[in-house]
Formats: sequence, C-alpha cells, structure tokens
Amino acid sequence: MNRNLNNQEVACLLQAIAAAYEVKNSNRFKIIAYDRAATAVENATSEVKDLWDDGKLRTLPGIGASIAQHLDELFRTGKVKHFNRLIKGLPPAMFEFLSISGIGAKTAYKLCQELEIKRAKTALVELEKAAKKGKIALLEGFGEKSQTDILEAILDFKKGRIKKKRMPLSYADAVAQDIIVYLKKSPATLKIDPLGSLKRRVATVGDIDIAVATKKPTEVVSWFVAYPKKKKLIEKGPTGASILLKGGCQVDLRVQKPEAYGSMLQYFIGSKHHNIHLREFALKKGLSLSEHGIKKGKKLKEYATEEQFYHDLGLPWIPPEIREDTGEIEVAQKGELPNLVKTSDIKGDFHLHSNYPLEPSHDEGKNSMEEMAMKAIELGYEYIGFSEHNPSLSHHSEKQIIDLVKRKNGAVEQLKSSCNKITLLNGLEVDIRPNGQLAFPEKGFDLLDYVVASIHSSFKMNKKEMTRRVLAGLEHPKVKILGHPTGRKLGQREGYELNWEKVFAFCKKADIWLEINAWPDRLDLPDVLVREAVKNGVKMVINTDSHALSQMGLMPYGVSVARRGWAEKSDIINTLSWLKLNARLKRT
DNA sequence: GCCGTTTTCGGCCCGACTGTTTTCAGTCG
Repeated sequence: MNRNLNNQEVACLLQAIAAAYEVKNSNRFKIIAYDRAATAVENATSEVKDLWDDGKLRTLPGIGASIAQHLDELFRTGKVKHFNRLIKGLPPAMFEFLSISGIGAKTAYKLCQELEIKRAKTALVELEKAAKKGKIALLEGFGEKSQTDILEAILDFKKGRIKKKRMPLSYADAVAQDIIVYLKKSPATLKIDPLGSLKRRVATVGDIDIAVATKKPTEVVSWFVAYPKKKKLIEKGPTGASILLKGGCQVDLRVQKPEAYGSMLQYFIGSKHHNIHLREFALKKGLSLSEHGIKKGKKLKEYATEEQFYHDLGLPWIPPEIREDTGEIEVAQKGELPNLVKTSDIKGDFHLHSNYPLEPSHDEGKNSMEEMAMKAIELGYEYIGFSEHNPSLSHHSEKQIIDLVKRKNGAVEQLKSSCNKITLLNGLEVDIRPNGQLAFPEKGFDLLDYVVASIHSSFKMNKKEMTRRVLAGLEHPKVKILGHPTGRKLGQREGYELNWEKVFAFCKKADIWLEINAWPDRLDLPDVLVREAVKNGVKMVINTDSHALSQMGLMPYGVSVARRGWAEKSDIINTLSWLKLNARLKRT
C-alpha cells in the first residue's frame, strides 16, 4: 500500500472499515464513528498526511485516539494490521459495490456471497451480468424491482465516472434566477428561496434546489413541471418535484405552507453537518429537530421564519454561508458570530484589465480605462486601480517596457483630469517568474502606485519551491497584493501548494494583501484559506480581475467567498475609504 | 469508536422512502 495516501483514499479506507464492521454486526456506534471519521477526512481542509506529519491528526473532529493510532500505523508502514485482520475473509468485491447508489454494506456483502463474486477488479462487470441474466431477482430479499434498480445504478455509476461535474456557482445562479423569475409568475407562489449549496454560496453547486411557500402546493408543482426549459420530468409528488433541464442540470423544487416555511428552509439549506450538529445541540435541551419544526415531547411547533427557529434553540440566526459545522454553533451560542463583510462595504477594485495596449504576453481587457472608470462610479466605488499584465519581457527591451508604462501613466493622468469623481490608480499585474523574480524592470517600479504579483506559468513546482518563489516575488516593496494566490481553476486544475504558515507570516509582517479573486472560475483564495488568513490576522482584498465591463459586476462572488471564510469588514482592505487606504498603499 | 459548559461514563440526528414484507431493515440526504 502507498504511504502517501491522499484524503480521498484515506476516507475510502475508513469507509471500507465501517462497512466491514457493519457486515460483522459490530456495535453500531463504532460503525457510525468510522463513517464520521471518513467524512471528516474527506472534508478536511488540509491533507491528512500533512496533519500527521505535524502531529495534529487529533485536531480533526471524529478522529479519536484509536483511529489516530491506526492512521499513524498507516502512514508509517503503509498498512494497518488491525484493518487487515478485519477485512480478511470478506470478499474484496463488496467494497466496489459500495460506490453504487442504493447498495450499502449489507447488500454488498449479500450480493457477493449469493452470486459468488469475489474479485474486486471484475466485480461490477459480474454484477451487471448477473442482473441482466435475472439472477438477482431470484435471491431472497430481492425482487424484480431491486434488480432493475441495481442495473440502473450501475449504468449511472459508469456514466458518472466519465462525467459527474458540479457546476460553477455563477452558472447555477443564472439557471436558478431564470426559474425563480418563472415561478414568481405563478399567483400561488408566496415566497421563493434557493436552498442547499446554492444558498450557502459554495464555489460549486451540484443540484439546484428551490423552495416555495404556498397555500396551493399542487398548483405550484404543476406550474414548475411545465417549465419551458425542462427536458425531462424526474419525479413529481405532493411536496415537490424534480426536473432535468436541457442544459443537463437537475432542479428540485420543494413546496411548503407559509407557517412551516422557515423550518423547511433551515433544513434544506443545510449543510448536512451543520444540521446534524444542531440536532445534537437541540437534543441536549430536550428538543428534537426536523424539516417540520421543533418537537418538545410529542408537540411539534412550526416556524414561518428561520430567525424564529434559531431563536427557539437559544441561538441567533446564523448566515447560510457559514453553516458548515466549523464552529459556528458554538460561536453563535456565545453570541459572538462574526459580522460578515457585505458587497455594499466594498469601495474599490484593484485588479482591472483595460484595453490599454501595454503589449503583454497575457490577455488584454476589452474596454477602455474611461469606460471602466464610469462603471466603477456607477458601482459606487471611491477608487479603482488599473492593473494590466506587464509588457512581455521577451518581445521588448527594458526601455520599451518603461516607455509603454510611461505612456499609460500619461493616459491615466489625462483621465484623472476629466474624471474627478473617483480616485484612479496606476497599478500593474506582474508575473512572478519561476526563479522568484518579478517580470518587470527595476527602474520601472517608480512609475507605479502598486503591483499585483501573480503566478501565470510553471504551476507544477513542489510546495517548497513554490513557496520560495512566491515569497521572493513578494519581497519587492512595490508589491501590495498576491493575485489569485493558489492558482486554482475550478474544474480545470487544482492549483499549486504553498506553505501557508510562511506566506501568512510574511504577508502580515509586510502588510501584503491576499487577493480574493472574484472571477467565478477562480474564487481564489478559497474559503477555507480565507478563514485561516482571518485567524492569522492577514488582510485580504476582493478584486474582480475584470477583462470587460460586465465582469466588474462579479464582485458579489468574491464577497461570498470572504463570507464563507468568516471575514468581517475589517479583514478586507478594499472596504476602507480612500483616505485610510492611501496611507497603507505605501510599504514601509 | 468518539466525545464532554448538565457526562471521563453513557450517551450517540431525523425522517422519508423503498421493496419485500406481515412489522421492518437498509439506504439516503
């Protein structure tokens, strides 16, 4: 076994152990414990192997003394004797079946035994064959229906292997918005809200869930399933319906009477872990929670609003963005919830690409500086900075580069004289080259108000090298912002790894701001690192990285990332007025 | 096996759905 297991692999192993215990009818809480440990690992914000390196395994909630010891053995020796003993005698094929929707540990084991399927490698093929031959329906406890269900689930799984993508939040927003507008046209619709990860503003969304409050549920459901962009009806019932859209994404609708709308919102906004924790919390007060409301004994109380629901648990309303069970319930209990930053707090944007011809090696913007300045005024900003990519090094001499920037400066000055409603800054987005040098001549820096330093090449360096490269780039006193700090592109690439402890320490000391890039494919810094930055007292700046006017309106996506990272107004530099910000722009 | 501002022992989230059942076990979100 490989000792350098990633989180997904460790989670998978723990899941298998849970399944093994389940088949052996062990203490059910032990099964739950392994199951929870698996989820904890899967959702961990750092690699578990790294945590082990630092002796911090136990900091993951759900990993206790026993499992930590097993994982220690795993990372040291590549195997866990106790696990091996446990799995010995169980057919390897059963663990393959666990990936099939509708098959749990018990069913997986039974299928292996009855159908004599043992080898993991051919397990799914054999199961599919058995189903097609009608062998499953003959087994005790199975029937025709479960046989076709299994067959369908196998086909789904095979499809899912090729394509099971979550969509970017911005795409989900657009789809949801269209449906919301449509649903509002029904006179039976009283209230309407997005649910799930869409409402919590997670960077990517699986299915789109929407709630409607109504006194005429069947009317709303019928209206919904007649949505013109529907491709296929998946299911329809008295409490909701699911449809598949032509674009391929699934939309679930849930309807509820207005009196119980609040508890339903709370339940379906999630997250699952937030809700589980909240139910445990309630249980200690003798209350039982569900999507229907709060039960005390046998008496159920319904809730029209989420605020009332949380209030009756003795908690303030918790913003959906932080309902991830990462301490929000404890903090809410103490009355110390953060006052999260809002889009209306934002007073400027430091990362804009105009079409000024700086002859860069990366892409230019589509609109003029003037157009962008007008748009910024419309957005109510006090200041913006133009930060086009640096002129390409390979195609220009040092003098040519400086001349280009001087000319742009002139253009900015001219614009300033005709536009006094907003402060205009002369920035530049400069590549940090693989050796850590900035891709801009030293003599040119005096011409700039600030630099956004970013990585745009050689993404594959290891953590140590990349950290050295980034820190070297940040050394320069003109650098104020580290642009899209992890380099991730959602659904395309993971981004590089950095030693964040070092980066945070450096940024804090030098008052360098980490960018939260609002571009929907980036959303970089990611929310979990925003949280770390906040804890470390590192300031951030939310920028749109706009290459066109319309993109300047994407700021809310950056703000939601900041909110998911528990950032308050004071953590975000571009909430400052120009007066206060001006003083901080100069490095000391 | 995990965990603790009512607990280091004694608890451990809730309800719906489904299929194959005569009262429920397994799975899911």
